[in-house]
Amino acid sequence: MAAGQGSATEMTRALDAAAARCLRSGAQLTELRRQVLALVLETDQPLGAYALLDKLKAQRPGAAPPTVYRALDFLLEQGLIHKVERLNAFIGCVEAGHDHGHGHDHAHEHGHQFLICGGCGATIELSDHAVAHALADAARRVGFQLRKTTVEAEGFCAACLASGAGAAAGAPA
Amino acid sequence: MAAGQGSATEMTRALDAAAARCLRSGAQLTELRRQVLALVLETDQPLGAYALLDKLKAQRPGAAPPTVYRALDFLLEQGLIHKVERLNAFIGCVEAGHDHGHGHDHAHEHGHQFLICGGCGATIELSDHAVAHALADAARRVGFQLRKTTVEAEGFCAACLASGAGAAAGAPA
DNA sequence: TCAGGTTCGGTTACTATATAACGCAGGTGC
DNA sequence: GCACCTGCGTTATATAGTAACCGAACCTGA
Ligand SMILES: [Zn+2]
Ligand SMILES: [Zn+2]
Ligand SMILES: [Zn+2]
Ligand SMILES: [Zn+2]
Repeated sequence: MAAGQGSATEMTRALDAAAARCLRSGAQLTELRRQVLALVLETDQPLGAYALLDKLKAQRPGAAPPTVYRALDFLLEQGLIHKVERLNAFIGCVEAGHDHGHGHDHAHEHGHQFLICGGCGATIELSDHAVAHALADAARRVGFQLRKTTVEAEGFCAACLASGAGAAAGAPA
Repeated sequence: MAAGQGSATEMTRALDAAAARCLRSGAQLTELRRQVLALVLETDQPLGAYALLDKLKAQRPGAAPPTVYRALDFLLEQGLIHKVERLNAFIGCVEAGHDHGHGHDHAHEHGHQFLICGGCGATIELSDHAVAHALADAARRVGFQLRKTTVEAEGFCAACLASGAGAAAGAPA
């Protein structure tokens, strides 16, 4: 389970980029929101709201469920994090640290997909156009207008397969 | 919101087919499980476990959360219902009533997708190969071995679009 | 006929996830 | 000052899901 942001420097840079991105959309990455974002970004495993709350309490003893849920709602709106529905957990967007100028984020453009490893818990975010287009086509075929898609898959990551964690569950005989 | 099973006759036939299917896999569709399945099948809207519990109490006053969750777990294992993760709710499998002999069900073959209408709440189940294959390809490309996929989308169904419910939300200006 | 197993479900208590509602502090505009 | 807004602390509650224990019903092999 590799960390989402390796060094403290990288993390600071990612947070600053996120702050800039918020400003451009007329929002404010306050200290609380920044703290929660940092907690989400420092791992590549999705974290539940209450796990985040526990961590947050170290820095902010009075924190309560609404504290963290409000911050999460904000970060979701800004596209800085995503919710993994299968896990009721939250994970940083792969592009959260890339302050790539223009106002559109990949989620609005073509959706995203998550691959959740049952071995190590790591979750990989993809932005696969073929998946997004196939889903859009399937929906159009039945006259359905898409607004938001949730594509999540459970399985085993390459690292776990290589180390045999997946072999036990993946290759029965 | 059209009913999942129109008439009582259809419903009975679907339940009997489900019972036969369970028998073939060495399981038993007991009275409780049959009641819960009937409740899930009689609508095309996903129902939460506690909504089901309320309905179930009419027939089974002593019902408690474990009552319904155990039945739901069984029905999920048998592939007779699905869970919609975005809603924490359950819906009948489109094929629940089709006792089509062989032991494989479509979910095991190529996955399934759900289109959830924000206007009327109806949820459409698709079994689109292109979507499933695109996702499998994307996963393989990063060395990820898929085991179970969750593909859900929110938007507006054809009926709601036609009646204008979607126009308000779908076409801003 | 009785001891052992298994499946099923009733019952109680509990954990986990998420939100509602109230209120205050600080800033901004006038 | 006053009205208004955003952000967040605080309390209480709603919704979703499980653990653990128990007994009834039903086999199955002494
Ligand atoms: Zn993303
Ligand atoms: Zn892994
Ligand atoms: Zn199905
Ligand atoms: Zn609709």
